[in-house]
Amino acid sequence: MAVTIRDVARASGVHVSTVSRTFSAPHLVNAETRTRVLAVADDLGYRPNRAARALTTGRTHNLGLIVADIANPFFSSLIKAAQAQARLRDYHVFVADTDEDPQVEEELIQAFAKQVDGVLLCGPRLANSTIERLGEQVPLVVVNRRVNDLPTVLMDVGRGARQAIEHLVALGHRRIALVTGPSGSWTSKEMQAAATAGEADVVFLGPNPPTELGGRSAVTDVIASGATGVLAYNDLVAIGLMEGLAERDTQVPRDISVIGVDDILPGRFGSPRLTTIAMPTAAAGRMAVDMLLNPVAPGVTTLETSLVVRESTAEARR
Amino acid sequence: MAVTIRDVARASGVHVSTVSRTFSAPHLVNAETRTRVLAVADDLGYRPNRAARALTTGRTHNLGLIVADIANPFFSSLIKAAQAQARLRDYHVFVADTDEDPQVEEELIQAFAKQVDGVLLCGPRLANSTIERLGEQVPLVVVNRRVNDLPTVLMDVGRGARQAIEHLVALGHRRIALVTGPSGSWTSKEMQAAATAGEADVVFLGPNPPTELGGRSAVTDVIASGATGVLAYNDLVAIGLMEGLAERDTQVPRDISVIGVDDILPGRFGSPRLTTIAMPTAAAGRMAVDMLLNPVAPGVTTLETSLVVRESTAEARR
DNA sequence: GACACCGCTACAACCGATTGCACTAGAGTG
DNA sequence: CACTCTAGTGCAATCGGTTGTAGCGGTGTC
Repeated sequence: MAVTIRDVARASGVHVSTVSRTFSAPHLVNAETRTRVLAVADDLGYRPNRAARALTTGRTHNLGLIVADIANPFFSSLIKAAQAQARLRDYHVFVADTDEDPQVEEELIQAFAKQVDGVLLCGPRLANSTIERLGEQVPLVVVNRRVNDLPTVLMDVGRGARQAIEHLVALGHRRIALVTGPSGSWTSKEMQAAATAGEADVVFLGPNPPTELGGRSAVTDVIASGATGVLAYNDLVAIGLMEGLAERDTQVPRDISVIGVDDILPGRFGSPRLTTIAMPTAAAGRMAVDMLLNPVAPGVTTLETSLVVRESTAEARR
Repeated sequence: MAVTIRDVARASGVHVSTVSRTFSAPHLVNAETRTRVLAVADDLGYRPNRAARALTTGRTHNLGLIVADIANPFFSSLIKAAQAQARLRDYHVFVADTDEDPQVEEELIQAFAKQVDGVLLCGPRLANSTIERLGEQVPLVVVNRRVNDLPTVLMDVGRGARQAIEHLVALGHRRIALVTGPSGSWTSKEMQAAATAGEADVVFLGPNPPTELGGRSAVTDVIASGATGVLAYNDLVAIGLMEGLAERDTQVPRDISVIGVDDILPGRFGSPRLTTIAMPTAAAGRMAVDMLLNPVAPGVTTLETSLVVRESTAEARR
């Protein structure tokens, strides 16, 4: 039914190998023959079967990208940048969503393995050892996670967290709560490490799902903790937290200051506008694609984050 | 480097066809042989190459899903539902983002064509004729667009728009603005048709990009139009609009009532909470996958929408 | 005892492409 | 004129699987 290379060969009176070369190595075929073959191919509506090509060449010209939650704007920004970058190199990106389930994550990597030339793992929830094992089946680049012997792109959230806490301390907050993320998250661990390293009195509340619901469910603990400043795992959690606080008649930033991570709603309304740690997601997406396509020695690239002060933080009340 | 079916055959002392059947038709091979082969396969870490398998069977067990903007929560909800449904049927979904570019959209369908068993087109921006042509290369299911001879899932946004306008009229609004979407959008046309059909005095403002920025840029026209009630192409546009209005000291809903479409921020904060037309995105995603996997006669399935009244609409001031 | 039948396995062709190699004819060289 | 060279093309093996068919030994039937 579909038109194959043989149909084109027959219709243009040449051997299949000549047709093949017309597409993959044009300089090897006579100009006249080439134009004829191209005309026939166009006429028949022929398109090389990429899967079949991949079988012999070993290259699919596809990339896989796996994220925990496609609905999180943090990821969608990264995805868009990665797709754009891949397009420049004539690659296509297939995205898949694990729904925060490590089991699904592993399955997806396996499924991708032979159909793509490499996989971008964004904030994977799998154990390091599992990731390393999978790395032998398909080239992997990891974003926001430290995995031995794999090329890695990190966003320096530790530095951001330090800045955020210093910002709170400078505003006079004496007791600070860190609303942590999922237990498998490198970002969350990094934030905790940064918080521990500082001088401030920081209490950890978690783990929590990295969603608005996660934020809402942490409200009681936050209030009970007596903290006047809160650093949330990400903006979604921060938003859920603020909603929950509002329902308890606790005003932000008057009663409690809140800081998020990711900067997913830069221009967005909502009051108060959220103070947050901006993550270089687009740069990370581009960088990760580049590392996948120009294989380099496994190494770590760290991108800077920055604290964006808006309206959800204010001086502590005495 | 990778372990193939031949390695397994050699190591377990049987022919490759037996190994093949062990995986694809287990009942045809002796129980004893089967367990031995499986043991060896497991030992060697063998996984069938899905691309190679697809070459003979013609089935890849993959689905493609193409959206205009992966960052739009409207789509991400649909994507998640589709992925979940596909997983139940042992299928994987590859997602791609066209960035609202019809050219890219066509390219992606071509790229998917031989690597998936079918493609879900969500709110495509391509011309109908182009879509029909592509439909001959790969099974297609279209969401939120009428295309001849293709299975289709529609969300009845026309009915929703009528309800929205009736709601505004009932609140005493005499002049209503419809902030339209991209010119290629079926949804936008449907809304315009619904608005025209009613009795109300509706002015069309557009086309606009289906984003917050699109909403912001429509603010001047909305104010100039003298409308006191606005129906926006989607929630993002509505949000942009409300931000822009706030900056012009126009209060919602006191001065102007605003209604969005999609219900992308059901639990979200932001004041006032947005009145909107809820779209059954998850149901649409599941339905579309089912139609792709159990090929049916091309037909149209229409899902109901519903108006969710919140705080962004109020009685018109006299 | 010839035959059909059974469960199981091996053989080989095939899916749609790529690619190293051999071959051809014509041009260039001495 | 015999030679090497080269550009262009065909041949056939190959990638990693699937699948129709044939062959195997053994049992049951008439």
